[in-house]
Amino acid sequence: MATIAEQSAELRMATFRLARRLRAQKADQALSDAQFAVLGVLYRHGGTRTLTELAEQEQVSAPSMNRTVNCLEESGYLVRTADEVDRRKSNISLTDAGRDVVKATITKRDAWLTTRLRELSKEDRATLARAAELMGGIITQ
Amino acid sequence: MATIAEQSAELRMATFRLARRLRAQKADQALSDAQFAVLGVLYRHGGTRTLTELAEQEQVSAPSMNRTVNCLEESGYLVRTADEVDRRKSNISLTDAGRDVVKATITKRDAWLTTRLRELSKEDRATLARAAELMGGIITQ
DNA sequence: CGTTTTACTTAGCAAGGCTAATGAGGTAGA
DNA sequence: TCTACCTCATTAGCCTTGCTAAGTAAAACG
Repeated sequence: MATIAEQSAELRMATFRLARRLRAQKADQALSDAQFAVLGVLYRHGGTRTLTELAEQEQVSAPSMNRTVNCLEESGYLVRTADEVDRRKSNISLTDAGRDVVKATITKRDAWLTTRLRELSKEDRATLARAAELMGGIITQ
Repeated sequence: MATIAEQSAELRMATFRLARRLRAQKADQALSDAQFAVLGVLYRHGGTRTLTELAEQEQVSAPSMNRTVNCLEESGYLVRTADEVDRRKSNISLTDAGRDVVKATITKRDAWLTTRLRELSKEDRATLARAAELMGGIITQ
């Protein structure tokens, strides 16, 4: 049984290597990482989000998120609608074009990783899914 | 139960986020990701590298790598020495200060992650350890 | 030799991170 | 009520770090 420090080193190296490998798989697409991440949040969790909520979710400053959202709005993938109750807020939601591009991009983008996961046993995939959750928990500490 | 494509997306995002978080734990706040990556290559593989080799290793253009190396040279973490045989090449190698900053950064990164792992249950740590193995397997495909 | 190739460098553009500052809308206390 | 403060979104402007195009120097080749 490895020590916790050894597990740390292993996990760190595996994370860096997989991240690099995934980055290298990045296909040619019009959407940048940051842009796709925003569309992904809106798509998966549905409904609308405010700018501040999106910025917090992606751990990015409000102005940075504003720029990304501007870009996506110009591309017609999302719309801002002023909040009826609190006029300071603008509710951001996907357009049909936004939903379409997310659907189209997900399969293409993760094609490589999906293929790798399909080659694993159901149990191993479950382990990786649980690990992804745990990694998410670690990050928020 | 999530689809394999959804698991893919989750794992990719978790990997990127954890990698980003780990990278944030660096010894010298003045050192950027790209810069530390170069020092890391020189440290792990020892000896010297040419600019082109570093650019290929980091999958970055030669001019980009040139700028990064310029910056590290100014900071005193590496030195260029003209190749005696082929005068076009400049051999890039770590200084003592460069080795020190890499050692300090590695320790700090693992310290942070080790603390996080210690807070988990034994089972969760085992899941992450197994996941690290699986990730290693995926990378070699 | 002269031409081509290779290695590095310089110049300039784009993307996307940040902070500071602004404006407009909401909230609360004297 | 009205003033002071807070919050949300945005604009302006800076920095880093990708990129390509183009330039220089050295090596290799025919």
